[in-house]
Amino acid sequence: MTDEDRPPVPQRLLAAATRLFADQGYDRTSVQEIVEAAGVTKGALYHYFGSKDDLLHEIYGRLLRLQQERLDAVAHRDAPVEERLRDAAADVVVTTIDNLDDALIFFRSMHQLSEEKQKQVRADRRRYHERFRALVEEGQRGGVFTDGTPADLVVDYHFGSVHHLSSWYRPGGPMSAQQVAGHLADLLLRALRP
Amino acid sequence: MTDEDRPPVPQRLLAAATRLFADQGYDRTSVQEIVEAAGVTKGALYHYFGSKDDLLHEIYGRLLRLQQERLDAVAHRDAPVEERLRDAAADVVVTTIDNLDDALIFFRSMHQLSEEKQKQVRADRRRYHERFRALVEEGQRGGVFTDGTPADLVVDYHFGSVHHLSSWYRPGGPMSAQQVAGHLADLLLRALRP
Amino acid sequence: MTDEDRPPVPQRLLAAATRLFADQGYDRTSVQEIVEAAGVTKGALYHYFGSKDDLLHEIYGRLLRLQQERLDAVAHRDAPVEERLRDAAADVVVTTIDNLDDALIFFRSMHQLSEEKQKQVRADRRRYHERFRALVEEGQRGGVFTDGTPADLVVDYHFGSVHHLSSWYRPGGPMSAQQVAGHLADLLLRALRP
Amino acid sequence: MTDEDRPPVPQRLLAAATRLFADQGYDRTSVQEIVEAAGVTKGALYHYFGSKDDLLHEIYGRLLRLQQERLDAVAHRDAPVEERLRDAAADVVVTTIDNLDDALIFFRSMHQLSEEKQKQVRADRRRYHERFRALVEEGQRGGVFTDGTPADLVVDYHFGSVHHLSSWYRPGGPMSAQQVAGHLADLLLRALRP
DNA sequence: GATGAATGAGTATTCATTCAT
DNA sequence: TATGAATGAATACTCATTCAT
Repeated sequence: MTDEDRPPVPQRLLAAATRLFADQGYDRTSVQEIVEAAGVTKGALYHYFGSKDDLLHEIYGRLLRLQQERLDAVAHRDAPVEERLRDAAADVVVTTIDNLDDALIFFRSMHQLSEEKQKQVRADRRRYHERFRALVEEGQRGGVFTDGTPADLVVDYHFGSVHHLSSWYRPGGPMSAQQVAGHLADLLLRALRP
Repeated sequence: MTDEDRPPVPQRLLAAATRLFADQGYDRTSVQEIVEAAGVTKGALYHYFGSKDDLLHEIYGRLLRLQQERLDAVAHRDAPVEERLRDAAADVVVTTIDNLDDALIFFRSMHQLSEEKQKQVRADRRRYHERFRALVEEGQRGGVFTDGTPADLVVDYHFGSVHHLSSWYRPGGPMSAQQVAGHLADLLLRALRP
Repeated sequence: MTDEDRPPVPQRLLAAATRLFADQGYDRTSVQEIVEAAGVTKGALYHYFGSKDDLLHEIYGRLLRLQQERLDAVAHRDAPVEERLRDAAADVVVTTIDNLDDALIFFRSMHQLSEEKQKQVRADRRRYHERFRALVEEGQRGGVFTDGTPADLVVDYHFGSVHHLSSWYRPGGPMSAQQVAGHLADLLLRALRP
Repeated sequence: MTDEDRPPVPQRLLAAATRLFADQGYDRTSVQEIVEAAGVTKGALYHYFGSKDDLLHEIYGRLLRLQQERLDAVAHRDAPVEERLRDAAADVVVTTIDNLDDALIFFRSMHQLSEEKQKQVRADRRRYHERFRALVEEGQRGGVFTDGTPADLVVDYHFGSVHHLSSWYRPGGPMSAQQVAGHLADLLLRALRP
């Protein structure tokens, strides 16, 4: 009846879990709350997901896949390295703001994931970091970026500010995602001027 | 007997809680684990601290007081604003690395604090942020820093990287705290060059 | 196997709680004791009842509903008011003795109920009191009862002795419930003679 | 300094305990609350009283001694038995209202006393009951009271209403203690008219 | 007389997960 | 596919009492 116009059960569960994890934290959200918010029963959740942990992992996967795809697309473009790094730096800000709940959960609840899944997430994250670092190194080798700071540290500097977004950025505030992204990309590129 | 050479009970409890909260997270650390690690009983803990929450709050207070003091000292010095901002930016990195457990707990478990205590911590944090921002604005007004980026965003950019330290910095790694601090301060000041 | 001839879990829990609350008092009965006596686990109890408090509330509700029904039935009968009051007065004695554990719990543990639930119980109790008082007043207006004593006080006088039953009446003693009821109703009606 | 005009420590403790036991119940009042209300430390309490139980016992003793003395005085007077019973019945109402906290604690917390002390209190109570019953029996033998109701039951009838006072009587309400006492004694004596 | 730190056993409640239906 | 009753282990916190000082 009313089922027809609602998203399928797994999506409803993920959406409910995302909202609740972002609001209350992973450990403080009970499976009971999730199924109530999604309008299903516990049995249904365990039919689609092996554990509460799986829900968290799936939220991570969603964000990681999205960001990796977008970074790959930018990095492979045929354009000067300054432009590619600038676009990559700005793009990660925009997608983080566009998925602020996912990002908040990511930085806050990563360590609550099972050891095994954490290892996998860290591997994905490292791959992302390295792709980004390659851009910095490319510019440093070409002399368009200073090599006064190790590329690793440059990447961590920028990602730090991206993580931090979920602590202070609020949609509806004075700056749009694009404006923030522009400013943060400016700061990065200015910091890299030789 | 053995009591004489051990720190007093409240200190032992705080030290044990700090280590455990940093390792496992606040919610995943039980009061039982804390008192066992400190070698006391639950009753003793509740004799000195009103709740598990109080322990967390005390850890926060310790770090906040330390950082505020150091920033105030630097900001009031009689030196060019570039030098004061550089020293402040580097100093917060060093003290964060020197108290990496406290910092990790801070950024990871802040939202697990009771609403009331969270409010207080946020107020302290804001005071710190504003003091730092004042330095940036002073330089912008004097023309030594670019005003292409709002000062608030500059501060969040830098603090983002400071928060992020607890995610990647490991003592005993290739860079000393001072080296990291130098690099991060360089990045900030370069990003602010007009 | 053995499940078939045992009452369902919620009933078993209520029966066990009633016995234990009557024997030891509400505060001195642990949830652990209740579930052990009922032969279930704590989880099962909290599946059916929201709290220990809920068990107590349910015991109250059971007695209140029973007594209100019986009083209503008697009060609506078509008979002289002396006869209706006499029957009501005797009936409350008999049902109190028939449910002596419930009554004991009622008078001893009412104040241990949560404030909110206490309010509801008191409202129910007041309704019962007022129905009873209406009978007294009816007789006073008709001149068959003295109006030397305020009707409210008369009702409290009688209910006092009903409450008190759980302090001294023991089944198997020299008087049956009916005998006690007869005597107490006699005392009330004699006290009301003009 | 301020000690001189305050009652001695044991009295302060008893007064604080009485108020708290009446308000919250015995089990729900902690020793900590009592000593705080009395403005002393735990050590002081345990210096004067062997246990929390002792405090309760002492409150009982105080009320029992008072009521027994007053009943003895009335019973030994040289007056018709109707007058002596009437005065006794009214007097126990007045002293109960005058010590409503003690009475409330008595009827509500008796069963929380240790088994041993409970036995002693019950013995005192029985002595009181018997003295009162003797008056009823004296009147029944002399033909001034009906013997339609066993004297024991008559006594329990009246004491029931006395216990019940703490459930509904509030000082400052529409009736004074003496008015209530008069009405309740009237009811008793009318119920005993042959 | 009085302190207050410390004990240790106890409390109600929560929760992720399982499984017969 | 989905239900919901049931588990069992864990959780933060309380409290009467003791005892060295």
